[in-house]
Amino acid sequence: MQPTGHGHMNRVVTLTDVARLAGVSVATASKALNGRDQVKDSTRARVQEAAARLSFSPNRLARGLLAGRSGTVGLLTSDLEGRFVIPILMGAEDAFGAGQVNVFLCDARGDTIRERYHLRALLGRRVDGLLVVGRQTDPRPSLGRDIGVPVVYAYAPSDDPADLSLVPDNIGAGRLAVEHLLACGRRRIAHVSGELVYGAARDRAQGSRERLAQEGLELVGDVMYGEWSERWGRDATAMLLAQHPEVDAILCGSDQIARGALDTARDLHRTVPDDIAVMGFDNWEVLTTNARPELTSIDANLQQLGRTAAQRVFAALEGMDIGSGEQALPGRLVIRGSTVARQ
Amino acid sequence: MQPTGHGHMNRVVTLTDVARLAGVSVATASKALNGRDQVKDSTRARVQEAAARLSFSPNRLARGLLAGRSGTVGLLTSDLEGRFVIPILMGAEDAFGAGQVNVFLCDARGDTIRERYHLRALLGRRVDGLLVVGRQTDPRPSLGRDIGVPVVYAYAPSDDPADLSLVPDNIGAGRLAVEHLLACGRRRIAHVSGELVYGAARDRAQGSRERLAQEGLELVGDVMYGEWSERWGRDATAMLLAQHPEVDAILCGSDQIARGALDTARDLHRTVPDDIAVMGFDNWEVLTTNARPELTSIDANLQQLGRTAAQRVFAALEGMDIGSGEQALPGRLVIRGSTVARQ
DNA sequence: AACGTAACCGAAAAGGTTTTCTGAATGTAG
DNA sequence: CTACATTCAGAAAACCTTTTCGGTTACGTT
Repeated sequence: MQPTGHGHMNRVVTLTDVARLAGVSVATASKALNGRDQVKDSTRARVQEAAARLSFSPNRLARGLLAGRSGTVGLLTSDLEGRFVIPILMGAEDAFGAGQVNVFLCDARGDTIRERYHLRALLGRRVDGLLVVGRQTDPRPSLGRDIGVPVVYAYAPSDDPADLSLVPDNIGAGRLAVEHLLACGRRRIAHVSGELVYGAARDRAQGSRERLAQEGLELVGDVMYGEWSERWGRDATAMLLAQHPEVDAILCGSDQIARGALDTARDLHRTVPDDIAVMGFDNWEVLTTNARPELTSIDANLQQLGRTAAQRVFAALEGMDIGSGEQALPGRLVIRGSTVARQ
Repeated sequence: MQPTGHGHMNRVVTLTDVARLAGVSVATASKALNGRDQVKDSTRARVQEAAARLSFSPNRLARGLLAGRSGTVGLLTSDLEGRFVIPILMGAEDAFGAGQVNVFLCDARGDTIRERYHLRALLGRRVDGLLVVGRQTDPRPSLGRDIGVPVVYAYAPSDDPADLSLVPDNIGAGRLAVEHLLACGRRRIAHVSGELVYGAARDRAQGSRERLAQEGLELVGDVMYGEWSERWGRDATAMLLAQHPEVDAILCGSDQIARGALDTARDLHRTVPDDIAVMGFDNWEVLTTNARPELTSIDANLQQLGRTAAQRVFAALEGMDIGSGEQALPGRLVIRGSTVARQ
């Protein structure tokens, strides 16, 4: 036989080919391969061998057409660049892939027009469900109620309470962070955060204040809202320490801000964690594990969130009622050297 | 009409419905919607209106079954976590989405078994092409020659020269980096890089040496191979400056290493860039733009690489010959304050 | 020998769309 | 008024698989 190069051209093998080789009808071949009974064992073996020899793999388009479900889901994201979308996507792909479901990836890049375009395309492909992943925890417009397939929103909740949205529990994360700082014996805690327009920033601040209030405490100074950047972390910390030199812990709205805080603390010869404890949110490994000292942070469990969202889509496919509204998933404290001295 | 809740149940509208509403046959309806002639203008208008009213969207499974091509491609990645895969994926999704092609995303998570499993699934879905994105620039095992659809490898090349692989030009990147440092008047350049087992590390070192040799120069000391981490950047730089205090530039194998180098330089009161220039590779914005000073780096143009890879798959679909072997795509110098003093 | 029953296989329909081919109707020219 | 060309619509086949249902065979029972 001639080598066919990359051989894109050789017709793909179909069930008819297998049946012919095995000397049975397509119906029997189908039943044999799909484990139906009504097939003699010897016949089944012959068909299976034929299928293996031709390396037959059934055409899922035809199967989907017949079954009325394609075995695919659409993953509609507003921003692949976003640092938070990727772990969610990983979790979702993982959960779906474990079944027989494959994932269509669509990136709308924050553009509503493109989002609608992709939505049409996905529905044309007869996806069985949709997972919509946003880049902020602030609500986003619903895709609508008459999509025809179950939709689950992750990270960015839908603004329609009839939709199901899975979001990280930022209020709980704020509480968790303060809980830890309190456990470390800190009482004079300041909070440097990111942009005020982000719900994540406001929620984390709220959670922090709530937990402090439980102890009859308050934050030192106002929450300092700024940017989600190291630069802001450095500048804000410098201002903070000038104005309130007595603070013994800086809770930062993100790991980036915390990195900046660590840098300024070092510049001002304030030792971490003995003198001041510093912690962040997001547990972005590349930032936390390379900081000096390594950075304590709250992990939002985004991969788990993606997995859960996928499972909800699954459940809806099975006809179960998956509920609606916003469901907040808890974060997880990751303790490192910036709050607790190395043993 | 009753509100149907999320209404997953209402049967999707088919061409038959449109045809019935327009009072024509499905054949005519199809021709009308697809811009075929042999349809009177008035009839076409009637069909189009009917389709719009029912918000009909043609079943791409049926279409694909008939056409023998599904209008989908598989994107098989070995590692979604990887920092390099995401931009490539974005570029590819962008290029494909611009056409009528949708992308199946599969993450093998570095597992060969899982990769084969996903490959089977994708072929069962009758993808028209495959894009394989690896996490290192080192060669990986080919999927084989008899896949039946065109395959393009991105970032991690296939070990079979008959396959087409698109990789970043790391040797060229090394040259480019040294070129820039030379242009800044530096002559005593040291190179701190990542793990020796990475081809990327070796290639960048090779390119650097080649460009230096062109000027009759050599690197100061041996290339220091270690980890791809800030920590290693700090430690290596400390060693380097102790042993070779005369160096006037440190070329770092990654932005992370460069960040570490900057930290150590600051600790030792060596000013950047006046005293020592520092630069990295990868142009990871979160690291480069928040460094003190901001970090000069070589951007590998990964998004462009993804787009190009997608276009190659497209071209192969059109029947064009896309060639084979490794094709290296050039990087791009991004100058910031760590090599050139602010004006 | 006649019948019933179980085991097994295959024909056919279904799913939704596109394309080809045939047929009908209209218009035009002789 | 007939012959012919042209325009448009529809019937049917095709794509590939699964499932239903009817049919055949073999076997055991009376």
